[in-house]
Amino acid sequence: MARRGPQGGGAAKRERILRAAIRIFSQKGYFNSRISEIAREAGVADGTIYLYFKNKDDLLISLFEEKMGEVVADVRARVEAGGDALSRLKIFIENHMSLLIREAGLIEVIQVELRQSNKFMKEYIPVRFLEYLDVISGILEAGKREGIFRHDLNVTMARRAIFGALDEISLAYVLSRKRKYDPDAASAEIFRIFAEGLKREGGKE
Amino acid sequence: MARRGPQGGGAAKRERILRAAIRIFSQKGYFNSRISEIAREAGVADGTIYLYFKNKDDLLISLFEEKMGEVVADVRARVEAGGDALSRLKIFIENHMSLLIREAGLIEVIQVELRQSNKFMKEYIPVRFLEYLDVISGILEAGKREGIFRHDLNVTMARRAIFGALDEISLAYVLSRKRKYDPDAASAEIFRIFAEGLKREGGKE
Amino acid sequence: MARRGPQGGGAAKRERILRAAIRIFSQKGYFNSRISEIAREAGVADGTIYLYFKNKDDLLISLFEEKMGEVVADVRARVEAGGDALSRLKIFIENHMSLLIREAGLIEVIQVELRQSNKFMKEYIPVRFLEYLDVISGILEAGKREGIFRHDLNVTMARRAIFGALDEISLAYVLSRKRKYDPDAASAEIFRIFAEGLKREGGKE
Amino acid sequence: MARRGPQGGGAAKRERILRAAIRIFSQKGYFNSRISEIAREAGVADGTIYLYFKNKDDLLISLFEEKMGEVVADVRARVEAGGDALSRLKIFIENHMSLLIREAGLIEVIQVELRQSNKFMKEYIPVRFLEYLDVISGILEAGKREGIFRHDLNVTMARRAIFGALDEISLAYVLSRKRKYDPDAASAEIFRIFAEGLKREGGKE
DNA sequence: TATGAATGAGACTTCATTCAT
DNA sequence: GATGAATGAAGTCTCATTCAT
Repeated sequence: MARRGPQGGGAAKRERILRAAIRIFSQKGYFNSRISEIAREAGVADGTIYLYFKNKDDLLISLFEEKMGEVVADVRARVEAGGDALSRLKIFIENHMSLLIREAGLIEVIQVELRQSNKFMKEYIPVRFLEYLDVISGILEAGKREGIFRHDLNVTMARRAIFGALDEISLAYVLSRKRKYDPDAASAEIFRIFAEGLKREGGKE
Repeated sequence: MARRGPQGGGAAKRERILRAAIRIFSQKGYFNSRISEIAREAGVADGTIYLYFKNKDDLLISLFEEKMGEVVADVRARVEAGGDALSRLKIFIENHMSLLIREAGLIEVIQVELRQSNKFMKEYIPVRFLEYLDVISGILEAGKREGIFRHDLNVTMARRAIFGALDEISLAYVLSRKRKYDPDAASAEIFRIFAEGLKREGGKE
Repeated sequence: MARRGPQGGGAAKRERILRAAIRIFSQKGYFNSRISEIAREAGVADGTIYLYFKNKDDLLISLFEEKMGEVVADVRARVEAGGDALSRLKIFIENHMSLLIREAGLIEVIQVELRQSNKFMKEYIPVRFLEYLDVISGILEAGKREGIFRHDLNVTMARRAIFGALDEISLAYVLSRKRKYDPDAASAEIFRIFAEGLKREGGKE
Repeated sequence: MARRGPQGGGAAKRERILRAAIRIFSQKGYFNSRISEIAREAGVADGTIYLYFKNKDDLLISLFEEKMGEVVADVRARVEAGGDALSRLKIFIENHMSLLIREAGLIEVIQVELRQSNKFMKEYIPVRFLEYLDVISGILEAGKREGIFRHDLNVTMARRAIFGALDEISLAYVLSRKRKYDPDAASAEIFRIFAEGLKREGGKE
């Protein structure tokens, strides 16, 4: 990943800026966030941000790409450690919900801002996000081969449905200031719905 | 619904402005849309918008409330015409996907901007949107009573899952410029997944 | 000349802004002038300038084109009222020097900023300025036809030489805060040099 | 000439910076040139420039003074090698035009930026430039004493006229990207105009 | 001496909103 | 009611200059 800006000690500063951006963007949204706020949060001068990022858009996109890249690498490793497709699906779902706690700010930014970006940054293709969806596809395809999931399952639709369900519940969780939902209960319910919903009638199980 | 602004002939102008706002917001997003563009699109002067709406935020919220109100009233009527919970769920899902064609702009605005608003307009509670979700809850509760859906189904989670799945697929549809997805196929797949996923084991069916 | 911005009463405001820009640019130079200063000088808000001009560059270029256009039209009329080429040359020279008094600010801006623009605003061609030079060419060509000036006179060079001489003396005049040069004496000397320098040996006279 | 900054090995570095500044200033103009560009062009760090020059202004002024000083010394030597005033004038004119080829960048900077500086660097008096003009004055005074030029010639005006003519033609040459003018033809024409224009009627020659 | 990352003041420009007509 | 010219607060970004290394 080509990184702009000063090297060496600068990497830590760049990371501080990204973390600050996540914090501020997640609190106020991209358009309501000020570069000066991010700079203050990161403990640098306004101009310093422009040593590491081309402009405000680039800050958001770098954040997507780099942080989402880490999330994708992480979930891939976890999923691969799983057994059959069902257990992998469980791992994926549980991991997604646990991200809400581990990386709350990042998830909030992605949830809210990625939609904007999808539509309004013409040239931007959210590669990492598509990779995340691909992890679901992989599980579903495997499940079909394993005879666990229906053979006529439309993987494209199903992976969107699964992601959408997770995403919406995450959003509700994030918006409920008091965090009244229990992420574990949510995982369990979602897993159960999709396990049943995708399963081959009278399948192996 | 308390309507600000002039009555009578004004109502048509107000409607023109709302329609223009949907068009512009759906194309460029709320923050990238200019009041002057909406005015031009509506064929009124910039200042005229302020006779009907308090400010730019109010325009967006009015749009949510009023148009979403119509959508909710419409889907309620359709669902009530259905039979058991399963057929009602089918109607709801098909109606949602067909909205993509009937009210593309409105759906795009709601999908993209409602998330922003949820988080960043502190005092705004998206009443109509919650009513829309309640239509799903109603179906699910009825399904439980009818013995079609599991008794231990977590309705709160399930309704979010269903809405999330529909919403994500809608988004993918809307983003794919060529509209390559077939909304009917999407409805069918989503219905099938949830019908199975919610069903009572060895249930009535 | 296509004029941006509000019409009607706006024309006067546009003119006020142009006059203010001449005043400020001539005092401090284009790059050292602030839009806010010009706005204050013109008695308008900063943003108002952008109703009439696309940006700061456009303000400078509009100033060149429109004011220089007036100057060119004026000198053409005066020159045409003259008799033979020599008397026309005299009129041109005297008019140029008298502009220093009538339109001091404008001349200063043109003298100092036109050079910058020539070199650094890639796409800008100073049409009016070239027309001004063409007035000299016209006189020189006529003088050759009339047998007053040498037949082998290089008009392109000569018109540059005449303009350059006038321009340099104008600059010296403008820079000498006390205006110690006498514009009339300057006109006379310049005229004499060029009248002799261009004349046909043993010519009509 | 008091030279700030390190001596010895530093002198070469200082010279590199000045040459780089000429290149960049002549291409983009003073205000559009960045210290960082000059540093890159000179192969030094941004901060290094401040070891040799007080600030950006000082870099421009040093450039004027030092390089123009060399030009003045050079033209003085050449002119002194000439014979009577007319031949000296010819030498001066030819030398000026040939500078366009030998020192293109420097001449461009002086032509474009000196005007700015004249007006906007309050405290700066362009000593070397005045010395350059004095070379012309010297020739003209001598010519008057020698009986070649008119006794009533206004030397102050004439030297400005000569310089202005040369300067304007130089500018046209520099701006015509294709260098379509022939500097030798230009010298010849300018010399002829002024030789005739300054000459004593029925003078010696 | 030399470096170049960091600073932060300040410029241009945008645009929601107002209000005289 | 309707208009749209005018306002001016505020944001992004630039870049000359500094200073710790």
